[in-house]
Amino acid sequence: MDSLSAEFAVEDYDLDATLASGQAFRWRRVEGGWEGVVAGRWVRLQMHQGRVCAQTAAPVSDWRWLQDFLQVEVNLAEVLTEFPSDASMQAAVKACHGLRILRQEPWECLASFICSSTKRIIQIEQIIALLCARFGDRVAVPAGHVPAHAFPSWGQVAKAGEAALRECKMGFRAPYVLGTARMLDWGEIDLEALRGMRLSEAREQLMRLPGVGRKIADCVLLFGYGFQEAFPVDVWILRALRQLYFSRRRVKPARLLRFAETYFGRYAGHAQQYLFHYMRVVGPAKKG
DNA sequence: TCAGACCCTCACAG
DNA sequence: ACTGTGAGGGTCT
Repeated sequence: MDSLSAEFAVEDYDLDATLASGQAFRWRRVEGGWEGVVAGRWVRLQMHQGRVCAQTAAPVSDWRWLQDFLQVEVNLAEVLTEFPSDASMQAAVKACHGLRILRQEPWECLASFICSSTKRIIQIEQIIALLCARFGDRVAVPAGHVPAHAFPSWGQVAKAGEAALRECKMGFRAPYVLGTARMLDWGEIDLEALRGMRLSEAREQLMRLPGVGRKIADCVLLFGYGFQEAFPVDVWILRALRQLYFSRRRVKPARLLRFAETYFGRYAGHAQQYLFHYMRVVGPAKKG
């Protein structure tokens, strides 16, 4: 039956922390809830008595697109038992209880993270908002609501010029986003094909795209494809690993990367998100 | 493996 | 109120 609302029972789900954690960039806090666009649909989310309550602007018959995005069927408790049991990890879990990994559309995730390099979250959000407003299709919103836009397809982005992308405040990332969109448009890389690949193979494919190095590839693999063991290493994680596991000794990034690959287990990506968020909550010790 | 460049914006000094 | 400076969930050469 078509409807404009749905509810999902969840456990250990901190919607606020998850939507604000810097893995997705299109969510705005509005009147105690969140508004965003998922899979071309405007949606408002709000927690209520242990359930995620969703409202849309157009009738929905099948809510899988949102269940997938929110990953409501993931049993977090089970994930947490696979984390290493050291004190730092436990502290991070305790400090960020209910933090989740979302499952975004690969292309949106890819383009967003190409825009993320040496940017703060708030700036990334601004870039994405401009990109969507300029190149994305309008989507249905509740009567009287401000307009909303879908994330533009790679075809739409490929047709844009570099100058137009720079007007979205992308700076030196503009040619990367454009180049990536064009490669996808020409079929040089098939994003769907990555789903069946091993992590290392999928990563290799993504890193062929301009502006996509190891870190951004791992973000896309984790947040867009659900490779749970992908462990994006950025400056925050570098600091966290040094501070929490190497007593702030001088350790080269390559060594920390190798440590992370083996230490955090098959849900390493979740562990990474907890460490990342933990560092942001408690505040990092200076430098490293 | 190692810098430096890259675009642009904000925070924070002075 | 201004201008100067540094760094921000990296990548490329």
